[in-house]
This record gives sequence, C-alpha cells and structure tokens, in this order.
Amino acid sequence: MQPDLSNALTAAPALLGWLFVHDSPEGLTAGYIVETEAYLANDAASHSYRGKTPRTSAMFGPPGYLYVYFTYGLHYCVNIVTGPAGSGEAVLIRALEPVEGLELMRSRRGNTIDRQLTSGPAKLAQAMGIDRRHNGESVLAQERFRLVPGFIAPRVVQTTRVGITRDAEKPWRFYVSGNEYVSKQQWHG
DNA sequence: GTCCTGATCCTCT
DNA sequence: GAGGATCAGGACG
Repeated sequence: MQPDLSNALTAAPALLGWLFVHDSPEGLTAGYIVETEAYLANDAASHSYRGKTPRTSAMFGPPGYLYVYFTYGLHYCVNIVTGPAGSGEAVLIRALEPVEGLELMRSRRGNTIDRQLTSGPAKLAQAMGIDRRHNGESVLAQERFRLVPGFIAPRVVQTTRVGITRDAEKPWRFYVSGNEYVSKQQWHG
C-alpha cells in the first residue's frame, strides 16, 4: 500500500500517521509522521518557486522522490515530492514519533531527551541518518526508504507554516493534535 | 566575485 | 526570549 502523492495539499495531511522507514547500513530507524507542511507550485515560500536549479532538481522529479536540502549552514531537511513529475511540489516532513531504532537515533543525535529526538525537520533528518546523499532517492521503490501504513490520526490541526516569510499566511501545515513530538503546538488562535 | 538570506537548533538568560 | 553557529545557493554586477 502506498500513500496518495498526487497533490501536495492533500498528501500533507494524508501522510500523517504513516511510518517513515530508513533501512541504513548502520541499522534501521523508523517513525510515524506527525507533522508536515505542503509546498506547492507557484508558492513563494517554496524552493521551486524560481524554477528548477541544480539544488532543487530533485523537487521536480516524480512523486515519491526525496528532496533533501542543506540549510543554515548545518542542518538537513527532508521533503517527499508530490504531484506530477516537473510540478515542483513537495511535502516537508517536520516531525516524527520514534518507533524503531531508538538507540541508533540517540547515538546520532547525541545527548538529548527522547522527546526531542525527531521533533523538528533537522532533528529527524539527523536521527534518521538522512543527508545530501539521499537526495533523489524514492520512498516508493521499497528499497532503502519506505512508507508503511501506520495509524489514522484521530484529529488533525491545520495552521500556518513555520519559519517562512513569503506566503506566510497560507494554512498549509498539518499535525496530529496532542502528539508530543510535534515541533510547535498551537494552543489557541 | 561579493553579498545576503535562510522551510533550524541549541545554549544560554 | 535572544542570539550564535556556519555554509551553500542564488542574485546581481
């Protein structure tokens, strides 16, 4: 069974509850997706907004591709490409609930409490051992990366995206309400 | 070539 | 709540 990746705006909430698996040489890590953001075509906050460049080329690949980028000089973030190939849409994975490979995650993350192992886009990339080498790999190929049905989110909160300046008012962030691994809960407003 | 910005995290206070 | 770390891509000349 595979998720519906035909459109970023529907895929972002639909991916909540799916188990994201990375079967790496060091060992297997996996976590439930509990927070996502949609980045669309013609979206000023999206890396694809200014067209295809060498850095963003994976984002214009077929659905299921990973788009992994380096930012702030020290962090990696992971997106799953959606929409038809060439559309430049993707879903940013912002938080996971750790399920398998906790020891490996702890060793990759260094000293931190378990609740902060994967509670942010760069944290989960580090915990899962994902970096630039994995840019352009597919989660649909049933190889190193996989998506496995997990749970149906009982309640999904939709709100604005984090850390962007352009198109900041668009409510294209989704998270599992009450999950303790969500990076920033919104309590009101 | 130079300049600037950034889909973040961590460590203080 | 504020600020520093740290670097690659992209815009511009």
